[in-house]
Amino acid sequence: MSDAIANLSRKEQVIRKAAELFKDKGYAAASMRDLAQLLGIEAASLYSHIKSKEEILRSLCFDMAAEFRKSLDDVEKEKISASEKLKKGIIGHIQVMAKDLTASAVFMNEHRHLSQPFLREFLLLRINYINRFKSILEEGVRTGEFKDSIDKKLAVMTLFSSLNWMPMWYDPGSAIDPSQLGQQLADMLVNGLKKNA
Amino acid sequence: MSDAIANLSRKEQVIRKAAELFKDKGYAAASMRDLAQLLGIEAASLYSHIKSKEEILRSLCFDMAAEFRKSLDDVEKEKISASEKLKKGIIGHIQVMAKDLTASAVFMNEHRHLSQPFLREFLLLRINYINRFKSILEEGVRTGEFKDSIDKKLAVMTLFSSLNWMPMWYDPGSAIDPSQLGQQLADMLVNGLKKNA
DNA sequence: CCTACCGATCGGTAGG
DNA sequence: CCTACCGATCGGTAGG
Repeated sequence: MSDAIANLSRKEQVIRKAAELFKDKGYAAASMRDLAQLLGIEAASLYSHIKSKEEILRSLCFDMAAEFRKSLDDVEKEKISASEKLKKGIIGHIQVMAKDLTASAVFMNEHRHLSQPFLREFLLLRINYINRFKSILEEGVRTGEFKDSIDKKLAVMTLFSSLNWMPMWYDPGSAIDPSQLGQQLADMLVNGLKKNA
Repeated sequence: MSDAIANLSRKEQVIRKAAELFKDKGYAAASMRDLAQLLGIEAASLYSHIKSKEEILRSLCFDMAAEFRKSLDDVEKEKISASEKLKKGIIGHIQVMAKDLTASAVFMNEHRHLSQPFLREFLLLRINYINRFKSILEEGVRTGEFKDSIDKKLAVMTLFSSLNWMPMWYDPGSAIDPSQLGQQLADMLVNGLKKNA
């Protein structure tokens, strides 16, 4: 069983290195020979740890999806206003991404290279997650917290765009930490840039 | 010279079809044989119109970059407030994208496959463009139009994320036209989602 | 984890 | 715009 544990952790190493490679070069342009070289082994040896290149992509994409889902589950359970839910949802999303910026970037940019039926399943998970945020927005409009003039689809896609690009530019070594980043981003989207009168 | 004109227009056809293909499959996963098939010719025949696969990517990326730049040039010339400049800059950006959503998607997602020195040049153009928006934000903070509590880097990256993801979800056949979309997006970022007291 | 290797596919060229 | 083809590289397997 110590073998099984060692195998698991080696598999983890392979997946993590693959995430970096996929992020940097894109899934299609990243070769298994590139990956093997990063790990200091031969390409053929990779296949004692993983079944295929796509299996790696699948585990990266679906593991992240599960994390996002879990985070939003917790927020929805709380008895708070829609704008508080939205803020906490945003902060939770940012924190999940911050835990693994590399996997987050792969999740966002490379999922389209999943084959069927995995791609379909992934897209269903994503649309479901987006719709849960949309429901929060709609709740906020109903309760009078948010403007009713806003286009809900536009608002939710803008929110998602902002969230999903974060792994592309956020520097984990920077002064602002993920929780502050989430707070500020939520504040910016809810309250806007303009100084209130 | 009618030959030259015919060649130019055929070259345009190749580039436009390539843009669709690069958008759908990603640059690395799109093969010249795929492209040839879409055009109803043999792969080898492509090379009488273009020099290389990357030449297509280069023209797509740099042509879009030039359009964005031009649009912002016009806005900066106007004698208007920072918040008006920001709004017009956003609307202009959206309109440039809307003129060619396919090329916009390639510009945004596939530029990283440019080889050096083109990649470097492209990234310099992009950072320059972003910094021009950042200057508008800073001007707005100076004049008291925008909050000074906002993190400028975060604000400008959020702005860009929102803008750049638009080609991924915007349906040109939808009820909302690009100019309205630009207006609403600008309003949402400047004024926020919250109903003002 | 390695050596040896496979069939498929890649971008691109030669020559017409 | 075509036929014919090139060398390189791809993901992956067999067998140890």
